[in-house]
Amino acid sequence: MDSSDVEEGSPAVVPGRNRRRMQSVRMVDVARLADVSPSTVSLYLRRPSSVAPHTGSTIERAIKELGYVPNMVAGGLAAAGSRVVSIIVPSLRNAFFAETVSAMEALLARQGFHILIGHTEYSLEREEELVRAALSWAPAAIVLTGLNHADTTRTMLAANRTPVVEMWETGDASIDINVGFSHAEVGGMAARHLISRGRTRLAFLGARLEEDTRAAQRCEGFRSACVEAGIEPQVVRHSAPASTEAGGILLARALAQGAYDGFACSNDTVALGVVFEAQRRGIRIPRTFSLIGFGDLEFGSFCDPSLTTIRPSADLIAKNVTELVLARINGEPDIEKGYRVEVGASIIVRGSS
Amino acid sequence: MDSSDVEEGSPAVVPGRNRRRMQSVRMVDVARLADVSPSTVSLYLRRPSSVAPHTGSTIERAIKELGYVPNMVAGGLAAAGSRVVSIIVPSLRNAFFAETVSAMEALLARQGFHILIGHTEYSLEREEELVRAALSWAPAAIVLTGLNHADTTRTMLAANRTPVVEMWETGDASIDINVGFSHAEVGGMAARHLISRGRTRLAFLGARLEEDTRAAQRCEGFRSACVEAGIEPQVVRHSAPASTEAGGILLARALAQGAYDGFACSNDTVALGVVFEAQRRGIRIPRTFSLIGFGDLEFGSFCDPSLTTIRPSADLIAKNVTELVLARINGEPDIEKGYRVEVGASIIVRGSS
DNA sequence: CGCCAATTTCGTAGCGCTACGATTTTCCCC
DNA sequence: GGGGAAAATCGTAGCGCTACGAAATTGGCG
Repeated sequence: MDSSDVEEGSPAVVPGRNRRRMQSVRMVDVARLADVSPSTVSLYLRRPSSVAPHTGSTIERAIKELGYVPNMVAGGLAAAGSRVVSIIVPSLRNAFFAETVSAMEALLARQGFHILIGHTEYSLEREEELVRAALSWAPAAIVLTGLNHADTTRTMLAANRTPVVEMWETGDASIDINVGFSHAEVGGMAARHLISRGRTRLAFLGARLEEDTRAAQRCEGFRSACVEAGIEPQVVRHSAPASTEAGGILLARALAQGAYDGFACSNDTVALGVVFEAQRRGIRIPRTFSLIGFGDLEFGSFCDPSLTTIRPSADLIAKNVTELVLARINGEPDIEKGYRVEVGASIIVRGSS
Repeated sequence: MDSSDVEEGSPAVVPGRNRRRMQSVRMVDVARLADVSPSTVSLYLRRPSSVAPHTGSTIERAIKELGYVPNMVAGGLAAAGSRVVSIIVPSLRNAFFAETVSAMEALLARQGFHILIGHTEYSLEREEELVRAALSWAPAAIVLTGLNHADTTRTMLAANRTPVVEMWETGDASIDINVGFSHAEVGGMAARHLISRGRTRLAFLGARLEEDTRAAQRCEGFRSACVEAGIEPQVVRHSAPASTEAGGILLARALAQGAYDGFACSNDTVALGVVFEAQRRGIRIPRTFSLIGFGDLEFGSFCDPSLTTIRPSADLIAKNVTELVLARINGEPDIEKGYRVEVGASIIVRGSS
């Protein structure tokens, strides 16, 4: 009954005969043309210095002639790891993150890495999905924003030896590598600055504080620094994302509540909205109140009044994250789990305070 | 759960072979636990409806229990095509493109696609590299910005059957699919609007026109519409990227050149810079001059005066690009090479004119 | 000119998954 | 309950490349 005695002379029709090819020109074609083995071509592509110069140039010529483009998918599979870095941010519409991603893309592209991107819209569930998706590409590293993640996300990442960098926020509960600064400290700086200007009736104008946990931390830092100075600040909230519109709404709401003489904002975009609304109402800044933003966005130097703000060195974050990712990938030994870089933040005093 | 090194009993006693595993849990493990063949697991993952409900739920349970994450790299290789869409934009710092990428990412993620991103900084050589890199991932589609590409880029893409969408600009020389609008027409609209306001001494304030070919087209459209109306406009240039700072510089430069009464700007950010500079100089807008921007960025409604602008329906671009990409991937027959969607642009008249 | 080490090149066996066709099971109706 | 169609499941052969170890070649020097 077994099929063990198949004695038919004709070779059984083999299944899976005509599969679709992904590429027309493969490494083997280059090898053939350059009259070397595929191994040598592969080696040349990965470590040109290990191939004799003459052989190298022959291969180079063959690649050009055939227009060969290496297949990263196959390469990634064979090498058990792809040259992809997955970056997950809350939102690209937010200038900070757009900037960071942009800077990292430029730096990593130079090292032959590609960027897979995802945005969470501040949802931990969405982040979890994105991390799962990212992992399925066997990335060289995963870069997350902030330290606040779903438990499942942490578990998934822990079960994996992919380097993980959490950026834009520092703290103790980091998964692996951590680059950023303390948002509570930034909030504190804002409060102390306003107080140093003699302001005492203070409020924090916050957009989307429930979701944007980093803004919430700045708010909390602001609060405690005020309390420390014997001042009880107000927090005015708006549930929409930070925008100039939100800034206008928040100022209106604050003015309806009381006579404040100092405002710290979620970020510079909100602060700009405050400036606009004040202009419309004929309120003079900083005569009537002092205003401080966060982020040092470009327009802050040029609006009228120019914005006092706190600059979070986004470029330093991008630079450090990139360097650490590369160091980790190259197996540098001193970049251990728990490695942390504080990039700090500096206050930039301008016209609005 | 998973130990870091894999030494599951495998009969690999063959001449010292030990490669590194990419994953600890593979599809075969899920199959084993669910007591089905790997094929069935694969089928379930790709077309759940083709698997008996009971089998499906058994597999589902096994996946959960093992924490299995499919390997897209292996899947992509086997299926001759990955679920990646590569998007190449000039810059993520530019709000338009950040917005578009963001919208597309959200829409495509819903369909199980991932976004590989690159930015060219307006360099055609860089774009070429990025396209080459993109192709090496065998993406489901490639999305480019604009119609202006290096010859080699065109050749590479032509040698490939990957769907290509060029967005944000329409014209005749498109590679494959084209979604956008005519920038010359936008420039014309701006000119005609200023003229309709009785303005006759007109100038275009342009940032980075040498590189940003779309801004250059708006400028050219502006010019010809002016000429058509018997007006000879001036073009004031600044070689730095569009920013509020550039707006200030351009206004200063224009005022030093002559007495203009109408300005069209590269985009809203530049226009905002003009507003700021005018404020500092005590110039009243629109009493002294009318101002029109481009892009309908968020702050435009809220600054003082609010900005008259031209809105390019970025969301429509993102929506159309995404839909066309999906249609093409699903082999819809009527989306042929040369398919074009004009999303148009509409003028939004506000306080600055 | 022979010997050994260093340099360069090569052959082979997968990486984990999916397409394809074949095989088995289920279902329906006479 | 038997026959045939439909549904469900399976077995196999790669997809294109790289890691690995081994083989071939070169070079230096006694």
